[in-house]
Amino acid sequence: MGPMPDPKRDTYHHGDLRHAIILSALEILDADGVDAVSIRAVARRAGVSHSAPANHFRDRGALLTALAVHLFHALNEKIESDFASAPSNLRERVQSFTRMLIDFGLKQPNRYRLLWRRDLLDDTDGQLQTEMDTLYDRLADEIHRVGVGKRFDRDTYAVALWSMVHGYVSLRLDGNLESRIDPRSGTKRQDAIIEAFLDAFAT
Amino acid sequence: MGPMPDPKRDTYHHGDLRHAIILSALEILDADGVDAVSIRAVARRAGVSHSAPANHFRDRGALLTALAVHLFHALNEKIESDFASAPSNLRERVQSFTRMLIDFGLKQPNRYRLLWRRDLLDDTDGQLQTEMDTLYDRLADEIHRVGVGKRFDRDTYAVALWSMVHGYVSLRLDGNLESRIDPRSGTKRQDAIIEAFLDAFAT
DNA sequence: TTGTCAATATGGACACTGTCTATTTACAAC
DNA sequence: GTTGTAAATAGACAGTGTCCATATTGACAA
Repeated sequence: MGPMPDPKRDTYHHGDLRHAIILSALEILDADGVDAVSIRAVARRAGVSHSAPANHFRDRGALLTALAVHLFHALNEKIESDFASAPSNLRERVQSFTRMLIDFGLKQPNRYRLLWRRDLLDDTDGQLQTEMDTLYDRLADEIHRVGVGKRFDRDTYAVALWSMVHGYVSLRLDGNLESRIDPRSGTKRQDAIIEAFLDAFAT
Repeated sequence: MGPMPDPKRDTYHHGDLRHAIILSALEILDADGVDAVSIRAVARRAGVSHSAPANHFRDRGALLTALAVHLFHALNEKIESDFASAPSNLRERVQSFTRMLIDFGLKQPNRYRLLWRRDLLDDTDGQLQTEMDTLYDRLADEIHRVGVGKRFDRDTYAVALWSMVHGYVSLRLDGNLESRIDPRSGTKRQDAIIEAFLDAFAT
């Protein structure tokens, strides 16, 4: 009804509000966590009315899902580009992969956490599924290439590694675990558990 | 102001509202997940005014923390009692322990999830810390008794197992993983990853 | 140039929520 | 009995997601 109350904009239509909203949401996510990412807060930061986002996102879930897709995509691209200059050693490739995931989680807690908050995201979103599958397939591929034991199915080893990585990051982010150097090997604990895993499972 | 609007109660004071609130909260948690556990919803179910719980719980975080303590305590007690009739074989003890944790998580998703929602709980609560430590110490104790490799610190193996268990349950609950039988060994996947872990790390 | 229509943006409204406040009730200790 | 305290009450406030009617814009057809 009222004409353009926002000083930062001289046109009624924003132009690329969808993108602007995602960026605003990301800033709020980084700063104050996912709980602070409300539609109204994002709209305020983007300088639009509280109901403008509804034109681009059905509800809060759709907004968070789009944000998650954005983050997954960036992560997958980074992994892909880092692997372009591929490490030679297959074990090092796995270590490199898991280190990327763990570092991402530890350095960007709010981003990492959002990626797995299925309760907040839209399970039926195709893009989200695609990005998640891409990440998982990459992990499974690397662990399979390095070779695993014969007692169990190949997927079992992939699931075991995936579980360990995700569980470790989750426990660290929740404050249930401290950053430590493994006193016997002198390596970081997050590297040690992966190394121990490879020691054990890799052929 | 108004005198006793609740038909289910004939005394102004409830008697043991604190306990009743925790039970109501648990029912709502089981039925609709933690998001549905609002102070007002719990109060409604307990048949008291929306602000009655404030006399027993500072805020929603305190309520959820008390609920988590309740659940942790019950879990720890069950584990302790199950271990009274202790399995003889040390490896079986570990398998028994992790199976209890994993089964608990898979059968009571909302309860399990709450236990690790540090963002919703009060980190500074002493009881909560105690219960969590009890659980972790039990796990670490069992994995240490079974014996682990020598390349890394003992805690590294405990953290690795803990991470794997927690990660597996988390992934399953989030729908990122399906219940499967390991086709090579014929055992459940959740048993297979633990068995593989023990194969590898245990001396 | 004009008209129409869909997309986009606006603000008001509603039912929730957590939390704060003042007030009432009940009980226990003096 | 009086008094004090714990435990309950209703009311209020700001914030939320979401729905709704309305206003604005730009593009495309006539």
